[in-house]
Amino acid sequence: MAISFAEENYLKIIYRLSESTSDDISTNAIAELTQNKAASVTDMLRKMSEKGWVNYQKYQGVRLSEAGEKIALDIVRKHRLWEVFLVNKMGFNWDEVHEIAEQLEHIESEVLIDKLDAFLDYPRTDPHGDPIPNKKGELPQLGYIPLANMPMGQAGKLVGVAQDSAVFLQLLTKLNLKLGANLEITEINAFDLSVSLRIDGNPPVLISHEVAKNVLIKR
Amino acid sequence: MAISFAEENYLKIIYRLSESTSDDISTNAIAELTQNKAASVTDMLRKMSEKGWVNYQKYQGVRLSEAGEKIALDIVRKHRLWEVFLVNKMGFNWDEVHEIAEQLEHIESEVLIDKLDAFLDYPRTDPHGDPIPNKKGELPQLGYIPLANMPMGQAGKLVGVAQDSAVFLQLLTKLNLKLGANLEITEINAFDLSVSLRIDGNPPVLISHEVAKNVLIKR
DNA sequence: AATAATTTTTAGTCTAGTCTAAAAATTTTA
DNA sequence: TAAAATTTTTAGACTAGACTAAAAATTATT
Repeated sequence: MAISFAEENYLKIIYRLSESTSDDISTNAIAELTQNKAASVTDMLRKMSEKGWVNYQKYQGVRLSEAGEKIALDIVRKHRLWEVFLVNKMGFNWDEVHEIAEQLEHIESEVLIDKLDAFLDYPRTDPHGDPIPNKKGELPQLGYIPLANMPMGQAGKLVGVAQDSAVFLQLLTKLNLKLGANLEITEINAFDLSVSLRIDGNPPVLISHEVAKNVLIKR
Repeated sequence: MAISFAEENYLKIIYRLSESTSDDISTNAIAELTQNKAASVTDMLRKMSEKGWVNYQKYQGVRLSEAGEKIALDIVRKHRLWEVFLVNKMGFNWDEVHEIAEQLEHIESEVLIDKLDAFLDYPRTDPHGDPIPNKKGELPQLGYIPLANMPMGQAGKLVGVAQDSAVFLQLLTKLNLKLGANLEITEINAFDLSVSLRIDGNPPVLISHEVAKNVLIKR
């Protein structure tokens, strides 16, 4: 069964939303990310449910079926590999590649992606530190994730940093963020993605998304 | 004015057809290449004419406007650059890349194409010997074209080859195809694209498309 | 030049994917 | 727990881009 551009986008977005919650995904959340109206989303969910890609109950939200997750992981794999290509080979900065990768992720050719993977030397993460699924849809066990990718309410230990510029490390020191510190996210602000963080049980402090992306956590 | 995937395809195909004739392009010719019905083509030509991309007169065929040609050349540029990428960097054979390039040519990012051009070291031709337009839409003056790209009925002089394998050059010798020979195409067979060729005024001989692609001609 | 064959266009229909407005269900608040 | 607010769905409409069938124009053939 052929899949359309639009359907691929929906699956990818449901996957992204599922990464940071175990709840069912709401129509409105999908509408916001796809830039469509809720009514359009409802319609699409009904259709995708018939195709067996999602499990959808009216008014109760949606989650990916096994088949849907397989497709979503394939799109995520393509997206992230293309991002590596754009940054490592084409000289883009990591913050310039998202929109282009959004287009490239829909290119259909398994053998191209295999060759690209080899050409890039089988990267395990994209330029933002996100893991790249293998062609079976398995995520590499990195043993850590960027703090910015940790779902709200969860806790973990600081095990590394993704940057070692002096200014960044000085800031960590100032914030009392050191290796081994116990971190718990208490709030994520939708506006700028800044994060309220409880460090070793102390009252929460606010850190920017920029910092959160470069702090690596083991759950 | 945003351009759709479908519109880009029509423009590209009209451009391709225009390369080998100075006549107006017929509805049926376009229908065949786009794999659409003639009625659909008529409809699209009317719309694209309104947008100023083609000059179209009912029943009289169509040709690209200056604006339309600009867009077409940009798509051709992208298509051919991606083909070079696929062959030179990804290790595809030159006969495996067309469908993938058909998809990649619609990726929208001027800066990506500039970077790709540089990454590939500013190639002047694609893996089939076709010239790659520069970003202004100018075609490089190569002084030659592959025999396979020469329109029927036209004549030219053999000025080079695009391959130097021993078996290929031996075949040329056997066919009496030498540098400076005067060549005239008398027939192109739609089935396998093989070419009937008059060499220095002698009775025509048949050569394969494979050979014709590797023989370079100056008109 | 009249007729036949071919090509092209018109007219009307269909689907995917979107929308708005209104109705229904769920969740929050008093 | 009833009313209010919010979320979600339904119903109906729209557009792009395709289609089929029939009509009209052009081209080829006697």
